[in-house]
Amino acid sequence: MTSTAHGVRARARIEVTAAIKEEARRQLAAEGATKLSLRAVARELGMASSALYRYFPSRDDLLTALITDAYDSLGEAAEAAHDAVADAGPAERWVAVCEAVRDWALGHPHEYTLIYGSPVPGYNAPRTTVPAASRVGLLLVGIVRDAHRGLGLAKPPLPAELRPEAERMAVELAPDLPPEVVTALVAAWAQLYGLVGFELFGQFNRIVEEREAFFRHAVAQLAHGVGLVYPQKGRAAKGAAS
Amino acid sequence: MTSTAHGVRARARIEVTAAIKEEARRQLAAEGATKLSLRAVARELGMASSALYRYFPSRDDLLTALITDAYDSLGEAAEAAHDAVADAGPAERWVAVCEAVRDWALGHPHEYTLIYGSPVPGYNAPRTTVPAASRVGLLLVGIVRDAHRGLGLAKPPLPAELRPEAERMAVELAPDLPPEVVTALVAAWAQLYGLVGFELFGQFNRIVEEREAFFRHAVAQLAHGVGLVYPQKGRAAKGAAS
DNA sequence: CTCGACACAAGAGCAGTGCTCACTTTCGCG
DNA sequence: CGCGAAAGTGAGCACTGCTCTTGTGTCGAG
Repeated sequence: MTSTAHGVRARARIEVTAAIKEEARRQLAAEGATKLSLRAVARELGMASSALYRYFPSRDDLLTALITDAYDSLGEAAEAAHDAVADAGPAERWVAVCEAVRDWALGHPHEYTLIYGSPVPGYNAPRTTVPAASRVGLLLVGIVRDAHRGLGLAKPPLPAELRPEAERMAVELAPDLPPEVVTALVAAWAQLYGLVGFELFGQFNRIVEEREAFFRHAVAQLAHGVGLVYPQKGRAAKGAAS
Repeated sequence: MTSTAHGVRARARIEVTAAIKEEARRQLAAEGATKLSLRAVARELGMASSALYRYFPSRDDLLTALITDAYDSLGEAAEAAHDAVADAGPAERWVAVCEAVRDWALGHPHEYTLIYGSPVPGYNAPRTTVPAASRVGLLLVGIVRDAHRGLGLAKPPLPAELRPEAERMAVELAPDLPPEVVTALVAAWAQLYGLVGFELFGQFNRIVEEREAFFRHAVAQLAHGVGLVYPQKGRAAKGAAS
């Protein structure tokens, strides 16, 4: 269909599309999602605003593209951080991934806001974004799985009323892990983004000062809650990421 | 100065101000913050859009007023839920407050988004909102304090590197509580909003089905992490708050 | 090599926004 | 009772997303 076989026309198209996304990302990073203006992008690119609609049917479609890219960028950063400590213990890897998420969020506040802040009202993320969005989650599941196969996991408590749901989630997310662990993992996943969001959105402002150390401790506790046993050696001080 | 003593003029002013906020809140609830339009509010109130600026110098100021109100509404809901179980154990009260936060968020999604979602970009919440914003936090601190004075608390772990910061936070937030507990409390506070936000913003969509039970369990674990010992009786099923 | 088709681009225009400003009306208070 | 300030008005500016009509540049088949 519109493969490279069609030649020059198609090449130009994907190049312009990329240029639009690039400029849009620039504006997003500079001013935030609400200030992102098609007309401004077109202006900066030296083209008529109407021409932009040949590439993105609407502003929301452009935003969707940026969202997918942001998820991928975050996922990549997390995976890179994980690979850098791939042979460390599960708890270390867990903390490394969490810190990567935090670092990425602090480095790309508006992109983070776009994907984990309030969804732009009146806008519903299409299913397209799901795979890109799952990368960090999969990473965490992988770490826990390794621990499960290796040193083993502590089983978090699970009330009886929640067991059916826990088993359902386990089947869907990680059939090889105990339902208790999967449940705790999902909760920890959400809680991680609570920690990051509160710091990013200023809720910690006159409250938490030593942000990095606080975060590191909190996510270590999260790991503990999932069943990963956190080694109590005083290792946290050295080798800061960022 | 502009007290009620000044009579009719001032009375009319606060009435119109209230009407504007009311209509604005209506639009906020219906369409979200970005769709809230001064002109639409004025239109609905049958006045010229420019007249609105006699009451709110800018759109942001109107939003700020709504934000403060939202914080107060949330705080009130949480306090009411707490008072309803005031003589229960600390863990029950903790869970009740958390559920109240969740219920309020699900019932007022756009208002919740306004205060705990991404702050409207380019907009910085003025210090005015701080007291209203603290109400839920104070409630949680109070519960933990009661437990501390009563049955006692388990001391959460605290790495040595974080102790100075923990002591600083304790001095500022709750000097009568152990620093370990205060630290865990701040983390739990952020994590609570991670749980609520993920559910509200659809991140749990094809993942968690039994939202209420899952949430209840998660926040109970949070309480545990703070040092509140969660009674293992099977009490969770009956007497739902909502 | 020519010519038609079609992707691409441009510009005007519509309806909407926040906000300002000069102006008129109204009404409470000295 | 009359003055002055507060309240309200409407036009207007610069901006937005988006549509529609009107060109153009270019590719590929005849």
